[in-house]
Amino acid sequence: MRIGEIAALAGVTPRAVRHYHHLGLLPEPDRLPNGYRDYGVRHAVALARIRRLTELGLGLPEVRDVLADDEGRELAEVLEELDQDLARQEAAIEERRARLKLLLEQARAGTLPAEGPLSPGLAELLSAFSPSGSASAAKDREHLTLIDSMVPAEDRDRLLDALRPFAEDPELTARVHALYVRLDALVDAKEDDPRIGPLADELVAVVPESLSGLFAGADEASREHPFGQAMLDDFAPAQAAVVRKFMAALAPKGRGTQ
Amino acid sequence: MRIGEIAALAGVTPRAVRHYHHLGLLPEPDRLPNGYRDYGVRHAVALARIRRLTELGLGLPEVRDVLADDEGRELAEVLEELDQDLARQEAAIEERRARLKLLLEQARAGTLPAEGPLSPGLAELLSAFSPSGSASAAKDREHLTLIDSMVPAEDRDRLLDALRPFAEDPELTARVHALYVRLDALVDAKEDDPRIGPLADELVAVVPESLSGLFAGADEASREHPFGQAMLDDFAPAQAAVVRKFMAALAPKGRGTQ
DNA sequence: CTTGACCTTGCCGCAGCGTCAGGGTTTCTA
DNA sequence: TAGAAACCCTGACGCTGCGGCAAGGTCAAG
Repeated sequence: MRIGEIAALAGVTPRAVRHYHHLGLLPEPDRLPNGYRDYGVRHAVALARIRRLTELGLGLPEVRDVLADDEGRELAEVLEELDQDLARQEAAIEERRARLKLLLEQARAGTLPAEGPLSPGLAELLSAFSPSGSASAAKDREHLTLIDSMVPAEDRDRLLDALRPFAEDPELTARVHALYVRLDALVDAKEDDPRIGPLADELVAVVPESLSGLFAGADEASREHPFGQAMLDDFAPAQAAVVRKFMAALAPKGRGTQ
Repeated sequence: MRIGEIAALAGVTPRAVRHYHHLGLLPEPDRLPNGYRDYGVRHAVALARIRRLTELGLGLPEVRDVLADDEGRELAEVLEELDQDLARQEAAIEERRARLKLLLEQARAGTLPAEGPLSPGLAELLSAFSPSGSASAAKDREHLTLIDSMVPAEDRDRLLDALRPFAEDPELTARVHALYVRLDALVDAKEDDPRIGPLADELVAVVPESLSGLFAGADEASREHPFGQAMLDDFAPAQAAVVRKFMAALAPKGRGTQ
């Protein structure tokens, strides 16, 4: 038989057969006078065996082990291992599909946030909050999406619980919005602008105890953390001053600004 | 932030971040005077978004599409497609695992054939037949394993049904074994050996109608087919002569040997 | 004699980075 | 204050399981 014939017989491509030769999985047959490979039954048997193994999902190196390591024990071992591996993959796919399902529901409901796939809790919260028109509010949205995908799930849930009133209580929402507008106004202000102090105070006042607790824990880490710096750099100087005061007030032992 | 910091923040490696730059998924930030990349919040936001998408299983080119193609519609579309794809993968894994389960049971029962994973039916049949000590019988085993993994499932089942009596009926088994021994004896015989004719006749006699029917269909194809030649080449000349006579007798319109 | 269907070797491409190699910078520690 | 550890930079190869192409040689049929 020539390579195309044996390949068709085994249901693979000639290219695959040559590949198996290259890897040493399948012995090279003798050549015909014209240089063509000339396969016999034993090659067909070997090739069929390789194909059966690869169809199970074994990698070619593992196939080689099974073929080499003289039969019996090794195979069962490899199969067991493979099954574990497939089980893991299946679980991973299941998980992704579960999350996809949620997202597809959001998409059909039209509540899929433009920021991409977020946790369902945050997606809901943001969709309630949404287009406030304030640049500062937009930044906070971004910060929330970051936190959403970065902190461990339980911290995130506590944060979301703490924020929910801001979306559900119209009066509170209005107050926060007004504060955002005042923060926006500081975009071109200097760092000694007299509006900074009062605004920070009012921000602190509007934040509930629960949030204060949350920040307290994360804070000393986050102020040192480079991300804290980057976040401040993201604001105009006067705005950053407000945020610094705000965070300092929420931290339990308010050490200085830097 | 430097690259290691933003990478840790997003839960990826610096290498992955550079890779995203390379692919144009993530804009290159400004550089510090020392040449280090200097990331801000917007990069962190973008990176987190990329990571959320890749975690769902999207490929990087698709991530790029979603990021580029201005939001909303495209994402849902890609997610739908991805879900289909994952469903397919899951089904494939399920199937493999089902087959693995059978094999692992065989392995635990000690009936796992040395030839590797075969169809359960053939595995059972071979385990009943097994070590006959005849070289010709061993070849037939090989041919069976080949057929097992090559023909469509229904043909295979018919063949197995037809062969089952040979394993289950001890008297029949003994007769076949005797014939194999006589075939073995021809290994060094010439092509005009007088034992050839009678042996072929007795082989034909022992084969039940059902098998004859099977061969009839597959035969004219298989004699022309290169595999038929290879199979004959696998036998010694006198043995091949027996097989040729045998097959010719089973074929409906027994056209000559070649 | 040509066409078309085979065969030969050899090398690039794919996804998503990991992992050197071969540098420079910054920072902590002794 | 020096040395080591821990970062950063660019560039290039490696992995899986082949597919696809290049640049030929071979063989049967029209």
